[in-house]
Amino acid sequence: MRTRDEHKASVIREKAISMIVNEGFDGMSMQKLAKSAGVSPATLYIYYRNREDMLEQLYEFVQTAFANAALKEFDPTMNFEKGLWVQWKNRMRFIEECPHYFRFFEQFRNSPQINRSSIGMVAFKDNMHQFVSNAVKRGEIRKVEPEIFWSLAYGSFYSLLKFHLQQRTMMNPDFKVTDAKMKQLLNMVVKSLKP
Amino acid sequence: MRTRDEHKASVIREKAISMIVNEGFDGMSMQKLAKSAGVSPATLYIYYRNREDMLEQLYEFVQTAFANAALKEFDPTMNFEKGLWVQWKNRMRFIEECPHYFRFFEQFRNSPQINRSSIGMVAFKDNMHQFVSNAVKRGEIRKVEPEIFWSLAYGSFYSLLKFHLQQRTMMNPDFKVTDAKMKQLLNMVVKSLKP
DNA sequence: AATATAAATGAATGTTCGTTCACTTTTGAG
DNA sequence: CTCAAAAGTGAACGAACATTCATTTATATT
Repeated sequence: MRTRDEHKASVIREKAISMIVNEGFDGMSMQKLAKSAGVSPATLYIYYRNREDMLEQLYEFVQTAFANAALKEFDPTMNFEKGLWVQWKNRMRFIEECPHYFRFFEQFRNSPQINRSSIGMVAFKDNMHQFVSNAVKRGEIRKVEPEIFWSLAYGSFYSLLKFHLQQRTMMNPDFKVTDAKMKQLLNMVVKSLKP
Repeated sequence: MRTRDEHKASVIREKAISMIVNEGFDGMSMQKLAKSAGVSPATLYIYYRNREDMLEQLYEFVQTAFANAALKEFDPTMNFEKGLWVQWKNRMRFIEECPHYFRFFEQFRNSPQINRSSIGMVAFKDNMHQFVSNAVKRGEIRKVEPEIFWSLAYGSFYSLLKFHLQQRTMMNPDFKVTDAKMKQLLNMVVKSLKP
């Protein structure tokens, strides 16, 4: 029997993501996608059950890629400041390298599409839970409710990420959030979480 | 001559927003909208030049409503902690009362549609600039770059807002972010900004 | 009451949508 | 080399799409 062309699969995936990032969910149609990927519309239905299944799989793919990137060289036993820095750096590098993935991710997360998709991330959340409770035990940060912690440690950082991306696409293509600026924010976040 | 039915106009607006919030941009079609608002498709083109113009006007409407709500009883000469609290409280109340507006706002902001729309908010930004520089002058907070300030003072709060909304729609319809929780976050943000 | 004018309409336009199907091509396993 | 089976196709389906237009309806002004 014939084997699936993995190169073709990734071309379809990338074209779909670009199309959604540039034209929105309503701008990505199966026929346009087929044309832009250089395949027959019917071929798309070999890779995906239907349009909705395709969107779900794309999200799952990007989410996994992002989570894996974020946890590179991360270890939940690291001290708090170091561990958060590693993750932030990883995330920033990821959107530096794949801005369209990040935009797709954000677009999807804020759309009703997200309600029709299952959300994984279990392993990731386990990892983070350990990381935080270790830091609390060691007295590096004080114990706060999860939503407060996430808002400070990730909400503020994501805000900086988005500012980064917006600057880069809207006005200043060379714009870059420097390590110094990230460190400054990190210090302030750590200060706010001090026991 | 005949006068425009303002009630009809608002029905159309609300139905359009609900439809987008529940089914996404690709789920809102002019014909479905007309049917759900109880008007002819052609009527929509009296109120809006075309679909894109409609989306832009909806966004402008919601953005203005949100900004006005946020600034109620706010004054840029307030001390920092008080001023930030007033705004946060206002914003939280707004999404309590109009969660669909907030969801529409977020969905729009994260979509490519935003690039085709003009972004106003000039008066608002002026107001905020004064507020922050007053607080710095008075020594209530230290001077930091704008993106750092926004990330901390708004990024973290928005994160809490979104958590709020997500909880409420996904699992626990009675979920409410209490004043105590907001105050806790506020204190931590203020602490991080202390000179 | 008459009239001018904008609001409002329903049916129709041509286009594009997601998806299917009968068919051809390719290729790994025997 | 053979051939079963999956990959891949192009044309076609009805449905839904955004938008238009010739009319009808309502009303503020006179």
